[in-house]
Amino acid sequence: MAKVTIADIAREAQVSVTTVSRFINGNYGKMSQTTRDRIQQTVDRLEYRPSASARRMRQQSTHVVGVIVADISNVFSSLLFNGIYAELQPAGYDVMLMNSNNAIEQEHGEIDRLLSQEVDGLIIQPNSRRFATYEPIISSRTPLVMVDRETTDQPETVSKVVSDNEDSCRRLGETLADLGYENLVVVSRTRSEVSAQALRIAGLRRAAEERHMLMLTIEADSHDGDWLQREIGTTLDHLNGRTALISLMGPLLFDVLAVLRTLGIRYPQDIGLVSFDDWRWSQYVQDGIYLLEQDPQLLGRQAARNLLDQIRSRGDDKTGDPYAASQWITLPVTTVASPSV
Amino acid sequence: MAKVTIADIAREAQVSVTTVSRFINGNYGKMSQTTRDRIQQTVDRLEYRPSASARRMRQQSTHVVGVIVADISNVFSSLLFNGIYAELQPAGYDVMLMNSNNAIEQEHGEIDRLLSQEVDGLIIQPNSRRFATYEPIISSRTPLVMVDRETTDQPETVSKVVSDNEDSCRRLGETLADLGYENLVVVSRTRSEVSAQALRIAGLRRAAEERHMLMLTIEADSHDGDWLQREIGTTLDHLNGRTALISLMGPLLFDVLAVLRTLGIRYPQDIGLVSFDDWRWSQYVQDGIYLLEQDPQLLGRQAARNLLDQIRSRGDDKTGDPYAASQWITLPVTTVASPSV
DNA sequence: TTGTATGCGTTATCAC
DNA sequence: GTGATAACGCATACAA
Repeated sequence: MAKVTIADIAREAQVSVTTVSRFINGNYGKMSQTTRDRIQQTVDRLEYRPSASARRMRQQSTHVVGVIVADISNVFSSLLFNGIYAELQPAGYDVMLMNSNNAIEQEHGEIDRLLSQEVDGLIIQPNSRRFATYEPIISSRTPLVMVDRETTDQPETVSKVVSDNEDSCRRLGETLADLGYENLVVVSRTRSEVSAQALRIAGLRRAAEERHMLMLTIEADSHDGDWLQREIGTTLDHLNGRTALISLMGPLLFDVLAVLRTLGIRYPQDIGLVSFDDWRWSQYVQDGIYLLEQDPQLLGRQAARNLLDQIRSRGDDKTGDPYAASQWITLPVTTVASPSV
Repeated sequence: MAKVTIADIAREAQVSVTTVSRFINGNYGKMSQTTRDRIQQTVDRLEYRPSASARRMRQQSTHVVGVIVADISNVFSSLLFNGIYAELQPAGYDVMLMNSNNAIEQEHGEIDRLLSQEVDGLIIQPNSRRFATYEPIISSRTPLVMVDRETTDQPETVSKVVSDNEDSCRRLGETLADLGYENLVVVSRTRSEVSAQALRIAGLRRAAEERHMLMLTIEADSHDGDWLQREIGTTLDHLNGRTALISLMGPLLFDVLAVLRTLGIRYPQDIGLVSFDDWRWSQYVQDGIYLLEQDPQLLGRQAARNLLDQIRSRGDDKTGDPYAASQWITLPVTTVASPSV
């Protein structure tokens, strides 16, 4: 049994394809109730379903949006997607989700595939530091929102939705100084050449300079737990005065806790402990961990809303400037104070 | 500047569209190196990208797979997707991801949309108890894999990939009996009419009967924390003998821990505590929580592999039986023993 | 209120 | 080796 087409419906319902097409698209304006009912019955009987591919050929819009996240197994990415989906689905857009796995090559291929799909818009958590990497998107005139991470030299005509990484970390540094901390040991893990963590380090560094704290960074990257343990152990051994240990991303906190447990280091007695983004669980670790929390769902929602604005503002004929509605949006980072500092 | 088509390339490169099409599809068999180079240059210069929609019209395959998960903000779903994507992407398939939000109505609409997209296959974490709900998929002859949850009366010709919920819970019950527990208090939370949790309860109930333990269930569903606290408090107050509290899903453990903290109930001193699926974090809660762990990524991988088998086995002409390669697969559940019991 | 005819960008079947 | 042309399923300008 071959695919049921609009022509089959027309024949069975004794009307023209035009009328069926109007019916499918809800243009009941000029259509007798009789015809309408008859078509409805035929559609149900034959289980007709319009071919999305065929409509796309005739229309300028696919009603599909592409999303590329850096690591879908990271809760951050999945909550980000959740927010995006919550906005796009009710608006009638389907989503193709891709996982760049923090790899710039992979991301490049995925952008290509999504552009080939002629998506109506693109939301990307980028892996490349240089905006030039994303130029093909611009020259295809596809609406675009960059989310979570910041590329250098991104034109103002391209949207960006990020957390207030630098400033929140500067304030964190000041708070720690106020509490009497003299050293900051910052643990980061980036698998991509661009990351929000760089801005967090910058913010902390500013605070450290202003308040005369010593600041050291440990880049865990792809090193294993033993490496991290040696690194943290040695660092703490050589520091005088009160030290705060800061984990710059959620999943890294797992590893840091493992190290502290093995080394028998207590918090807040021996050191102060701070982390980014724990996704709710760390409150049950001892008396809770001092946190800086982003709102990934809100990031996603804002990104999606802006994308929809772009898609709509260019007009149905697609002649308008696709980037007219672009915006740069910065969302706050929330502090959850706990006795771990 | 309008969209660049195959015709533009043909004109600029002084060849026919046929030749360009051959080039695009890598049929260099009969093509002079000169032509090949010239086309390549033109493609690069005009930034030509083939239209996926147009190809689909001519081919029987879209190379797009649809995935519907129950709740993408739950780590289970995102790891499931991760596994699925890890198999499909290298195989050249794009993925449309939808979130049914545990709502059967929503799911129904999403299936419809995906079938309209003429996806090559569908992976669903189902919300409906009755398989009949998914009949439209079968009559459209779309390859299908049901994952994580089991519907009643699902025909053997339709694939299913699930965890060994019932048996792992029976064994858990026996272990608890061996350890001297006399009562089981089981806390569940289902937002959908079908859930893996029902099978877990069944497994525990069998063990309770065999080993003469008392078993009570608390269905938290959409109740709030206060309700749960009253319910757990009252239940524990009325029980004599050693009691094990079992949380049947990962996120629920958050709420259970909150209750125990408020009520000042200690584990394993006052009660034994067991949970499903914590996603690594609960080891840092006191000395760790006794766990039953699924492997959502593996579930996803297996589901995707089977889907690919189905897609491939039906042959390119799509005349074969789409469900010839269907399978029922059950994956083991791992026990992580910790001193919380 | 309904119908006819054309084209969207691509691939496949022929021909040359 | 290469090219002309007919589909694929749908939406719409134009007719009636």
